[in-house]
Amino acid sequence: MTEIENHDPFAVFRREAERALSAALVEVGVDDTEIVLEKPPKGMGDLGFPCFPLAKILKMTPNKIAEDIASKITPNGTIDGVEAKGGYVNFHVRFDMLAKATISTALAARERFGSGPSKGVKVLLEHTSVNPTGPMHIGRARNPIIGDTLARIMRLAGYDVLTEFYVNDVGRQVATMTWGVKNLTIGDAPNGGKGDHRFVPYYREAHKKCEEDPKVLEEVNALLYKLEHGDPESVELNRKTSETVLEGMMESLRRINIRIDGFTWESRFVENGSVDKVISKLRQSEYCHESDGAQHLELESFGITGRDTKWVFTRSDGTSLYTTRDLAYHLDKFSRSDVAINVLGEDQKLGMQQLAAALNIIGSDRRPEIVFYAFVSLPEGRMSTRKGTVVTLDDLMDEAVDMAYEEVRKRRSDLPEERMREIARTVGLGALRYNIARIQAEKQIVFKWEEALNFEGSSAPFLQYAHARACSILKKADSKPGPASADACARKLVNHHERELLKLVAAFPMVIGECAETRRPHALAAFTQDLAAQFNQFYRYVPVLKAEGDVIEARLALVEAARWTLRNALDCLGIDAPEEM
RNA sequence: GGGCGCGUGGCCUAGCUGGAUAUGGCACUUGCCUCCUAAGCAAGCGGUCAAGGGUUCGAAUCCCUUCGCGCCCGCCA
Repeated sequence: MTEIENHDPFAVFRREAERALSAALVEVGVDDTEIVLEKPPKGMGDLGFPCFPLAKILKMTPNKIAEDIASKITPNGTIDGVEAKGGYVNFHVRFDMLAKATISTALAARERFGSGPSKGVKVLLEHTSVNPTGPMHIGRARNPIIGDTLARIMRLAGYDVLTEFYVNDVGRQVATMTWGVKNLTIGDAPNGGKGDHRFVPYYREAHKKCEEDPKVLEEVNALLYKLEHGDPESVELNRKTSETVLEGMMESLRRINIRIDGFTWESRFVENGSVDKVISKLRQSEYCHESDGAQHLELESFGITGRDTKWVFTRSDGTSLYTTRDLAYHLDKFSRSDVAINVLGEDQKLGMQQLAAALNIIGSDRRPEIVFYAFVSLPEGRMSTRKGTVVTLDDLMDEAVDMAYEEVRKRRSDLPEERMREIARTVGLGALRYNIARIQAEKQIVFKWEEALNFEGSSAPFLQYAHARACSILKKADSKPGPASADACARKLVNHHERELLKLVAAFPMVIGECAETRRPHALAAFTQDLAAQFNQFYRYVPVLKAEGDVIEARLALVEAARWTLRNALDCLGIDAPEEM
């Protein structure tokens, strides 16, 4: 067995179908068609080959072609049957072989089930990277959830993934906050002493003073200048305030199972001279222009349109701008990775287009891959700090856990208090992550409490419940299933519910691969929902512990395989899989 | 004014490299706990896939136009 087969039981069947098809296609007189296999609607087989594109070439009806092809394929290996239907050639998998391969790999691989072979590709995945000036709100929370989920999926799929947070410690916002911390005296901040909440009043007040008092603005500008020119005292103070806020934000993220591997401080690129290098390269380009001492690139010929096609990269005082430093950062990321992925809000689209043009101009052939997401708004509209309409991630998490606790108490008051709290945390925070992860990134989300805290239907608790039920069966079983049960599965799993469940388990590695390749984590949420639903049907209609003879062994093995699949899928989604709830 | 994205039953959503009866959930109606956890299962209700045109044997999917929503077009980050 090859590495791929070892991890993806369905792939063997797919390859055999492709091989059989290409042989049959040559026989009917087609030899250079790309073979695409689809998933037929249920009940029509396991893989389908559409013959419609061939109709023109062969001057026959798709139906006739499908029949011709089907008649030329003799089922063998993992192919159990081939039939022509509605212009498709449908392949049925040989269930016993699929079952054997699936169960033996799943129960041997366990927490690695679903993994693809190591790709030897270094991925640097930058996500979150918000300004360290205050607590994260739910609009921003979409970024770490998408980023972390994608990172987990890609790791399982076989990539070497490093996640990174780019800390903006030289910008105006942070400088304003630092000025406030240094010069203002303000009473206790809300939310105790948590780092990301602590300096918010200072930032607000300093910001207000900047707008009212030109002298304050001047001081902030002076601080900004000092920061950019590496004044040790200013840099130190700035770093300390940023770190404090950052630590608070990370504390919040850890609650939803998000840990970031590395932090890169923006000031580094100013200090190590790489920004200057970028600037001098840009200045040499034919696209560079100057006005009032500030320099910009004219990017119209790069397809950038709008009111202004200028891209300014130095201020008139010679200091760099965020985007200039971002350019240096990207060169740095490219030097450390094979693939650089950014998770960014859709407001960054133009900026990234400009960045790509600038990379072109300075002669880099690398580009970041970008996953853009639309913002989360409230039913009343956009979240606004000024109007006080923001919902912070901390508030949402607290509320989710509280709501979950009420539900746990309703259902499981038999459990000790501590255990109920633990389940509430798992369920509440899981529900929150799932609710954001399940939606495709480009789609706007209108935040509604009742939806975010829904614990039924398409929600994390639904998935967790299926997992808990599987655990419950296994706990009560006399024997523990292992890879050796694969033979029993091949012989004894005969009914519809068992087979459909097994097929979903078998498809898991393929799904992980697809989600990783397309960089679309939400597709995993949909799959996991299907898997849990299928498990719940199985649970309802197929008794495991009351089965007889070696049927019990087969079913236990299937439950164990489904349990690992659920667990691993939930793990990719960053959701804890409780053993009871 | 220009660019990018989104628009799928009352609400949320999958499908979007064209293909077989458009996926699930919420809500609503109705059944199912002497049987491994009812955060579950089953049945029902509900769709001109924003509108119009085009390409095609075939369009939710591709192209054009229009409408609606979001985001952007700073010597901010």
